[in-house]
Amino acid sequence: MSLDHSLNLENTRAQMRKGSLEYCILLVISRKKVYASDIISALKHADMLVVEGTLYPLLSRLKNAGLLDYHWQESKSGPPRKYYELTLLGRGVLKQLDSTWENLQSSINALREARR
Amino acid sequence: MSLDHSLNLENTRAQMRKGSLEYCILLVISRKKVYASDIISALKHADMLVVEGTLYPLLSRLKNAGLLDYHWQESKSGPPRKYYELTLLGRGVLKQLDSTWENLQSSINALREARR
DNA sequence: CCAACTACCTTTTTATACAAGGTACTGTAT
DNA sequence: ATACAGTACCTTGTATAAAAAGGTAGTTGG
Repeated sequence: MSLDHSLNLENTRAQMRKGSLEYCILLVISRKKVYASDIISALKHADMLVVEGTLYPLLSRLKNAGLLDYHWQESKSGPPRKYYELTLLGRGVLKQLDSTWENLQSSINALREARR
Repeated sequence: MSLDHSLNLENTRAQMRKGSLEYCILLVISRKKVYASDIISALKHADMLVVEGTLYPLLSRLKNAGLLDYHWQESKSGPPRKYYELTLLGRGVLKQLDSTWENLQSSINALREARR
């Protein structure tokens, strides 16, 4: 209501987080076998909100790309869960994303320091 | 053609860069008055590719949001250029994006370190 | 005066995050 | 046994935004 501007700060912040979402998800899965809710909790804890409607299609894409694998596992309370883990390919890709992230950090921090 | 996978590494890397694009553009403009080609060069130099079709609409959005202002300036060789600079509001937003970036770095680096 | 260059901008396509809605299995209380 | 509450999975529709491609116009040099 107050803004007819087509851009707002919260949106820009969200964009920054979204960019690294895939990387973060791979990071979470690399730590241990997890199912969807685990991932959502872990990312919420790291201030990287994700919702189901975002996560499920993304997990499917990563699975189809061969970065992830899953197996069903019974739960003590509720329906069975899909536990995901990284494939060998997934670990390789993650390693490459690590350096992408490091490069991005360097680039941006260089731009930041170039200010008076 | 060669990939039936709906995901590829270069795409993911591009996504990571895209997320912070707006921030980087504001950083570049904060250093000194620049026109579109200056921004493209600066970002290319920092490994953050942008093309015209991305940049012009983004500059318009930032202008409409009141973060930027511009003035026309003659060129020695070619048509006149639009030189952009940050408004007071723009500087304020940039300051907030600085802390967004710092938080993002912390969050992701925490996830990274939590690996064995 | 015409071609090459530079600069600005728009239109179309494609990708993707999110909201919302839907299915199904489990355990608990009536 | 039946119904409902809770959890988990997934899909569909919408909006945003980057990128590709195409378009307009001013300037310089031949």
